[in-house]
Amino acid sequence: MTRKRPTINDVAEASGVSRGTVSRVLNGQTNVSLAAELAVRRAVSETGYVVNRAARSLKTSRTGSVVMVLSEPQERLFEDPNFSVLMRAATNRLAERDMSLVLMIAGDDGDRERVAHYLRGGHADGALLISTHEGDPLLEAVERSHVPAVACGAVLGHESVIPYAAADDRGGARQAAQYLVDQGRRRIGMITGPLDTPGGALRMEGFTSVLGRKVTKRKLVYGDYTQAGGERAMHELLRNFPDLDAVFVASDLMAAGALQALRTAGRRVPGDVAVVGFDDSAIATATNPMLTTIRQPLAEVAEETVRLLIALLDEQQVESAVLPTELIVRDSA
Amino acid sequence: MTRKRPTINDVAEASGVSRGTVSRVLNGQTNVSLAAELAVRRAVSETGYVVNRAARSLKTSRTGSVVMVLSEPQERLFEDPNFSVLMRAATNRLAERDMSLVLMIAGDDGDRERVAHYLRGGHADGALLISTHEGDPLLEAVERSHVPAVACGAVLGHESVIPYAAADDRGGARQAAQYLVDQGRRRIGMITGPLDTPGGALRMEGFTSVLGRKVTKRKLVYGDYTQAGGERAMHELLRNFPDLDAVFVASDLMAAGALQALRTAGRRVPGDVAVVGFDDSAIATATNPMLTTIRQPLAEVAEETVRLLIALLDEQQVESAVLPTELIVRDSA
DNA sequence: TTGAAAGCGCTAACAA
DNA sequence: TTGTTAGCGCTTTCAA
Repeated sequence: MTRKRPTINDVAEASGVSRGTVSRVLNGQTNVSLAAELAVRRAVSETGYVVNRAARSLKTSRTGSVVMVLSEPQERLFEDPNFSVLMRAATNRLAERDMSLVLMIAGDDGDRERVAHYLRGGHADGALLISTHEGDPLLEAVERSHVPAVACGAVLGHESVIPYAAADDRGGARQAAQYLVDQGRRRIGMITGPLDTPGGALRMEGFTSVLGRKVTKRKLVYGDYTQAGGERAMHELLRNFPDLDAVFVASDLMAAGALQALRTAGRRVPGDVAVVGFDDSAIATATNPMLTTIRQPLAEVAEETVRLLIALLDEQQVESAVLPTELIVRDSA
Repeated sequence: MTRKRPTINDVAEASGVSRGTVSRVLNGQTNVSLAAELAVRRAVSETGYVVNRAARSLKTSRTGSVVMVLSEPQERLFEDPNFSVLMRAATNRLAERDMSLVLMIAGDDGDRERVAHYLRGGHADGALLISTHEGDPLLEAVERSHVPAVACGAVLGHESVIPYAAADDRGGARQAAQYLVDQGRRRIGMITGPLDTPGGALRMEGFTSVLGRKVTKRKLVYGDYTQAGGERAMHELLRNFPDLDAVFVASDLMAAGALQALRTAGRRVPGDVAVVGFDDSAIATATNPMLTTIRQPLAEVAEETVRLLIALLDEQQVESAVLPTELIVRDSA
């Protein structure tokens, strides 16, 4: 009882015009008489016709899809809800163009080989890179494939070759640092992210640019975007500087760990030590005290990233975009 | 300098056999001489040939892709990291079959129409439904499309028509309730999820099945899987039963809210009130005290879901799977 | 403005 | 075991 799917021929027959004309209507060409257009549209809805993408793709050598490549499973995006915001924005934007989003994970070498193969095979019209690191072998594969690519978040060292949209990591970190200073805090430390990520490098830059020479190296402790890492880093910071009165942590998840370390160490927050996080993720309101943090406009970043990619596909000029962050004051600082 | 992608013809030429033979090798058919196979493989890697999926798809009328449909943005999966676990498992499994995962969101009517259109157009070989609700109009579209579908998490009311893999919500809730009873708690309430979700309905069932008639209706308060909702629900529960000594909350995020309400109300946790959550998400360790909770084997559920779908595509018999949960004891109970 | 027709790259049926 | 060939459904050029 599974009737065959109607093809463009069925529509042509039902509307009394040729396949060519049907195709023109379907693709929004203008050189079609109103009568023909109407007839075709009616036939389309009568027959329930839906274009066969494979056939179209074979002919046009465009696939109508974009691949989203997720690098680095340990990266922050995988640990919090930001990620789904991002995907939602991407699918929405693409859907407007009747394009679809294919998802690939590039966690290990095998994964990356698959992605490279996929791109080389021309299975996608464009690539959306998520949390791709400096030196990631994936980048080479992307470039060799000649598939237009944009990144969500800067790709360190490739900023000029891969357009990107990102939150203003540096500016956000500056906001955080300045806020702590304005609150009268004087002995401020920082728990950074991995320095080969933009969130790691740029947030550290922003922080040090505000505090200047007061930031000794030992006031910067490296975290890995995990909660346990944040906890360890906080303990280290307290060992280095027992009289610390504030800390800026490069992610909310790490900040949750830091909060635990501070509690263990008997410090009150924000009384003894003020804590500012980064992200404004769901975790920020689950901690006690709730985190004062820097909100990234993640949905906007994602939308902008997709906009860039679409512009690139349309062969327009594109320019990377950096979107402003916002200080969200809660209870921890 | 963008040389045209090599086709099967180029490979045939380079290896000195016919297109047909190349195709047979590529598709793993057995009736090919070893010599021919070797020649073809060499030619493939020499030319850098990658199959054109559109052409293959046009011929075979299979697309080599599966669509993952995400319903209900407010659903728990969107609020925590579970979701990425799920996607990772799905892409991995599919990659083994050289299939790809397309993502669609079905949040509003427009979205659903797009999904329906996509399915009707035969753009995917199968569908993976995530957090689809009872009565979701999407279900009808899926059925009408005749595209094989499986669900991650039971689809209430459609359990017999849409195969699924899920965590044992009922059993997990039982574990939680039994644990609280074993700890000597006697006045136990529950904050449920929305009752049209399996996590809402089944966790409530499991809970009440342990506590029996001691559960009056007013000891069950409905939450909406948000933190704010959990907080509100906890306040209500405390109003109804000021001497409550334990609460089971259907998600960690809501439990975080409940913890806040308890703090506001001056109750100590677990001293005055024990709290058990559900999920074992990242939030569970960010709260203070850290949550005792029920862990869902999310990765396994996802893998199993994909396994079901693949079996379905291979026209095998499939049976829904329910995977065991685990009690994770931390500090809140 | 429209129709006719070629051909995108592949698989599979058939013939050898 | 292999080669030949038809044709999947579409877009687009060319001619009318």
